[in-house]
Amino acid sequence: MPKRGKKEEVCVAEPQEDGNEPEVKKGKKGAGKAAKEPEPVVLYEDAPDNVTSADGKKSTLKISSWNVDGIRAWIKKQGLNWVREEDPHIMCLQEIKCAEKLLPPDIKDMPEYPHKYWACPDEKEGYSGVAMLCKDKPLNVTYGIGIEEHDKEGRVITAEFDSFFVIAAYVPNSSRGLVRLDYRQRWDVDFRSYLKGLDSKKPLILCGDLNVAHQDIDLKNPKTNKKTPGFTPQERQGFGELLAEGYLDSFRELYPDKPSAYTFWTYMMNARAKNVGWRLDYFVLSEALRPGLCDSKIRSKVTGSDHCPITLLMVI
Amino acid sequence: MPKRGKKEEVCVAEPQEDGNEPEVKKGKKGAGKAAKEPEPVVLYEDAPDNVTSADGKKSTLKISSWNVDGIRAWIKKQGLNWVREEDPHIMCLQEIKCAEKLLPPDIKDMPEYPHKYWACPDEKEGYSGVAMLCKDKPLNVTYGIGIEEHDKEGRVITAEFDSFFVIAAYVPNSSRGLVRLDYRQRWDVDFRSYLKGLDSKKPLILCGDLNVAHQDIDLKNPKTNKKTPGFTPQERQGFGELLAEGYLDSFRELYPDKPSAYTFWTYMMNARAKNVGWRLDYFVLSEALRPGLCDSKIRSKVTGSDHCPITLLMVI
DNA sequence: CTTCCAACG
DNA sequence: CGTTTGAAG
Repeated sequence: MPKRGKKEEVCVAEPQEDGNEPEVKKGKKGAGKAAKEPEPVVLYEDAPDNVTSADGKKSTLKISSWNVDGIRAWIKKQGLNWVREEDPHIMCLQEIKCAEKLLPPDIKDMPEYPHKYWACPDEKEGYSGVAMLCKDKPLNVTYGIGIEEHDKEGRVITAEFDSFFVIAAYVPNSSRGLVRLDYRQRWDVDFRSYLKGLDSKKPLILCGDLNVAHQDIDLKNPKTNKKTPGFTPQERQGFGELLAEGYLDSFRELYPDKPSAYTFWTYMMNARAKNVGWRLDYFVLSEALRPGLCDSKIRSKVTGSDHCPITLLMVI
Repeated sequence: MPKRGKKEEVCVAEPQEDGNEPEVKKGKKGAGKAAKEPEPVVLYEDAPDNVTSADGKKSTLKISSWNVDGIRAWIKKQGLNWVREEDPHIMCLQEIKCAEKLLPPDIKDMPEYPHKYWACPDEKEGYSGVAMLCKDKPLNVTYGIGIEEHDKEGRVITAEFDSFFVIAAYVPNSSRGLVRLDYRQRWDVDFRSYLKGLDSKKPLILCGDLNVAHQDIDLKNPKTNKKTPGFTPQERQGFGELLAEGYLDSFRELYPDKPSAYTFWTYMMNARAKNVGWRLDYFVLSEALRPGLCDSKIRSKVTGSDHCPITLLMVI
């Protein structure tokens, strides 16, 4: 029996100061909670971008990724200004929550990115959805992973370039009470198999919200979140199995012991101010691309969503 | 056959510049509409309150009524400040759209009105709901009209005082496509019968959003709204039958020919700025109270809702 | 157009 | 907490 709980609700996370989502709204904030507020806040402070690879070549490719949590609200919060400043060659967006026909002209017209691709759910309006903005035209662009069950929720765009693939992905959340963990595990298997197919042709760069914190170091409160969507053993193992097939987590590759490096903070409980966060957004590279890796950055101070953007610098 | 329409949809109003609600959102605003915008805007300009009755007695009772269209949003828009300035003895609120337990403390605590009464729907959260705030304690307060079918939507509060009743009412809207006109007609019959019962004991003051514009003069565009909820022949006749039972429309009693006097303007199409409105809010009095009537005011410049408040001054 | 809801995260 | 619908007005 667990030592902390009295009510034994399997697979439902407790609504504590874990940085996870509570399953129900509580009436009074902070009522009945131990008053141990004044922990020192450790923010992830960022060093300058490294723009050369290990063998001294200058970066030639910049990719950014951001879970925008509603592209229309995000545009109102000046998200596009950040994109223009960051100026990546390829910009991947997740959770746009917007049918293509309802996209604001601000982004439809954006001349800096003449090649734009949108994947939205067939049904559920205002749910999920990913986008890829490219300065250069890909050789080919595909949507989904070729499996009926997974391809109706607007989660994957694959762009093929001369020497590599870029996959923008928004991996399904296991949901409150882990009601969708089962589905998520099917997804993980099928998505790995999809990536293996691509990787057999050319090396790939997978970027996006993979909805998993891999190790204890990848979230603030590993101990209390083992049953929370995004940190279950099943999801963590799924990510481990992906890496084992010949990929690397570019951020952790470069910063193996860096703590407090997160890309997501729940809007609740003032989590971001306290850096009670999770690292859910990744650039995962085929091992063949390791020599070209310059830097993998978390732009943790950039606001506009409950996720922050991340940026990859490569020689390619 | 009608001369204006091509598509013949019975009981669905056209989404024109009528001040009514269109049944669907249009994509482009103003697209495909005749460009005759620059009509002179006639705003209802208000004279000072008359504080004496016809026989020269000074007003002793002030009642206000306001459809607040969501009491929480209305409080944020400083609706309570207006209440404090107007300072009526009795304040009636309609469409509070809030369960009693979710009411902001601002209004729960309000010391100017020690006696507060709330009627909210049994089911549908955030729908309908009325309130009455009183400086003086009523002899008795009841909720609903004693008929099962009507009393689950939080539409009526009746307060009994020494020499009169005050009824705060929010009459059911007939809804888009008039799908609830049938129900509305049952309501009208039952509500009249309820009022007759009260009136047989003491004279009454009925106040609130009665969801009907009685005559052509009571809305900007009578000709195009004959099938719009609030101006159907059925609803107009229902109001006529009420008055015929021995009551008077206090505003029209005092200002029989005053045009452009409205209490509601749809948020759409900039209707309020153009005074494209409807008079839907009333003080209806038992004829016995006619000698005490001092004034019946429309506070048309007061914002905070798509309705404005109205105020009655009486000698009683 | 604006309020409130539920669903989702 | 915050974004999206959808219903309602």
